[in-house]
Amino acid sequence: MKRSVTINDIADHAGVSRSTVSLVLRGNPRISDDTRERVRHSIRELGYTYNRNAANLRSQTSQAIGLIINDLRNPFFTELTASIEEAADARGYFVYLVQSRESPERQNRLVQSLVEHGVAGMIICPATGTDRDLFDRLHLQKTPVCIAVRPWPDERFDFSGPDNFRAGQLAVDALVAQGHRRIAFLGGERGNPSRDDRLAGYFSALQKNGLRFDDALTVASRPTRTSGIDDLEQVLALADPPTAALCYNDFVAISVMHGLRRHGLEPGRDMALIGFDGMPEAEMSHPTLSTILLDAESVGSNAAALLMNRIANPEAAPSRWIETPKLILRESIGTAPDRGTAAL
Amino acid sequence: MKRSVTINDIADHAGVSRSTVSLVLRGNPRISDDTRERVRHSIRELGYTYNRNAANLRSQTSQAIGLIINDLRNPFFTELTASIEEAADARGYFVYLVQSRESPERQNRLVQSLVEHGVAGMIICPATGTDRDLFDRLHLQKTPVCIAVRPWPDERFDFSGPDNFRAGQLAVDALVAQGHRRIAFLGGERGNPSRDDRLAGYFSALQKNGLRFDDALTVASRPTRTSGIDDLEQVLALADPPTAALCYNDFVAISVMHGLRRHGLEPGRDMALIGFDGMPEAEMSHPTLSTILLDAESVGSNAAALLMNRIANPEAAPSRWIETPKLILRESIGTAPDRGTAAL
DNA sequence: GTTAGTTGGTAGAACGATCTAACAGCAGAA
DNA sequence: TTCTGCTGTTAGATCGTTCTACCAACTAAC
Repeated sequence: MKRSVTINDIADHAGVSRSTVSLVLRGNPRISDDTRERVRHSIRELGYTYNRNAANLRSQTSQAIGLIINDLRNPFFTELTASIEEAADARGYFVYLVQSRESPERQNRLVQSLVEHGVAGMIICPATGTDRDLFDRLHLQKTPVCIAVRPWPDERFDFSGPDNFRAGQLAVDALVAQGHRRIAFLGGERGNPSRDDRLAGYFSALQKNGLRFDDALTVASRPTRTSGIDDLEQVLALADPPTAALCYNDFVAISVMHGLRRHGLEPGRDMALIGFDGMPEAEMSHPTLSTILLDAESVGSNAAALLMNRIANPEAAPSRWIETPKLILRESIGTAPDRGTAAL
Repeated sequence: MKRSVTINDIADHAGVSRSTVSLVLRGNPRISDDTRERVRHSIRELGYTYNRNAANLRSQTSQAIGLIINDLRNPFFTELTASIEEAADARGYFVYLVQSRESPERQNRLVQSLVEHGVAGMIICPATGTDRDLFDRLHLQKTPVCIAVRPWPDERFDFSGPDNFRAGQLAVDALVAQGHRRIAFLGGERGNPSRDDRLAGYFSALQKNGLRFDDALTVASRPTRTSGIDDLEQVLALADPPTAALCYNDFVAISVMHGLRRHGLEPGRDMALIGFDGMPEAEMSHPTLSTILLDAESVGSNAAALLMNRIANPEAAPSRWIETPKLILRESIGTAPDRGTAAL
């Protein structure tokens, strides 16, 4: 931070006014080639570095946006973050990356701090349990905000996220098409709106296919790298265990695969599995994992685009980008289950 | 950015001077409880938000650090970034996250821009092909810098990273202990200093174990999610293919597993595999992947700690944190190869 | 009754840029 | 000759804070 040479020093050295130097720095065409060169020369001579914060203070602008995610280690958020960084960079913005770690209190603190730092806007993936007040405040102070990934019932903001309801339906339909009739939904944290929507899609598709909903077949848990194993135990212990499962995300699914092997069961053959997210590792598992692709890259770049529009045009009506999920069939979908076939 | 109510408005409203408000905001004890309360009340009343940039301009401070990595999608960098964010947050700092995408030119631009934004310091994972000039400039302008992950021959800066040489040795020793005598080194980009060090460790351990080095057994390639397959093809085509392989990282290793299956070979049984990084997915692959754990979390938190020390104490002698790699044996290490056993 | 020290607060410059309004100097038109 | 308009440049205020130096009022000591 030791800053010594300023625009004033350049002005003195080049024998022009402070204003002129400023105009040169910003490439204003009104400055003659002659002066421009003299100023440029002084800049190199003195080793000047531009102080963007001072400029931003005066001009009330900012090249920074905030990104609040829950957990960078979740590959969906990794992909999201990477694509937002790329989109922001392409438009000359920097990204402040912060993790709320599913704590609404931390999230409040972070949002406040980002506002104090004068970000041009922010992209927020609301933590489970976020209070509405936060968004009331943001709306009040007219901070440009794009809500991402997690559906949030607030029509005042832009939104970019996957269609989780449709995703849930797609997954069930795929398993029903394989002849499955007892289908579990494993993993995900209760109260997580993404899970709720996938679950709602699951219910809806069960109904549409004339299947009975069995409460014992949906198991929730805190998402960790191994939680799927515990979730699986619960449904395997049932008198009439499921022949297939939707897993809250690909992590859970891969963890469930390991759980199955512990019981001497082969994923895909003894239980059909399908995950959500479409993370790259799904293609590398054994058996390869069927999944519902929720294109994080597209969600991210669209969130960035929405935010940029909002910054440029604060009064425009809020808009929504809903990413259509895509079914990716791989080995874990298996073939028709024995019982399923017998029952037909 | 629409900022209206400032410290002046608070001062007027509370009937005190601007200076007093500033002192209250910073919790200075010289202000009487009475005035403090009056000021606090006005702050709430008017809905004031602190402008940290203005404060930073005056006080020549900053709560932001820059983090330059190559590619966030690489799980090692994901983990590194997450842990740096956490360490920075714990100390009241924000992180500007940027990706150089292995382009030295982009990296130069980004560093320059971060300096202009007045970051307190930065953590840099040098892109392959970085020019020394960049660091000369940084050193000249006394920007606090910690180099991370990629070894970089510059004693003027702090460094935090794994011991890649030792890691290479460890991997070879583990395979030799299983009786392997033809060991390949697959993947990684030529010119990447991390790879070079692992390779040097590989050479050194081969020699130590009395094994002949065969140039045909080291294959380099641009790291993608599937490059391991191509690398594998090259060594399988040899008259005398290897019975085991070090893979540049866990990605490459998992990709090699898939390549083996395409040839009807079983990873672990027909070819022993060991990766580098210790990414969580390694535990979830089938067979589970042996790997050399290079603790990204530790590398990250130590990089953050070194940078913070540097910021607090710019004149201290540079220091280095070298993370000791750890061998993690899993199924992919297999058992002694047939030929290996026969040869004994 | 002067002096010295403490307590609580303030005025005005400063940080390093941009913005507004104006100003020479000159060309061309009336 | 005077006026108008353009070109290139500038002085001074300003953005929202902090910093330095100083001050008034009061207490305690000599």
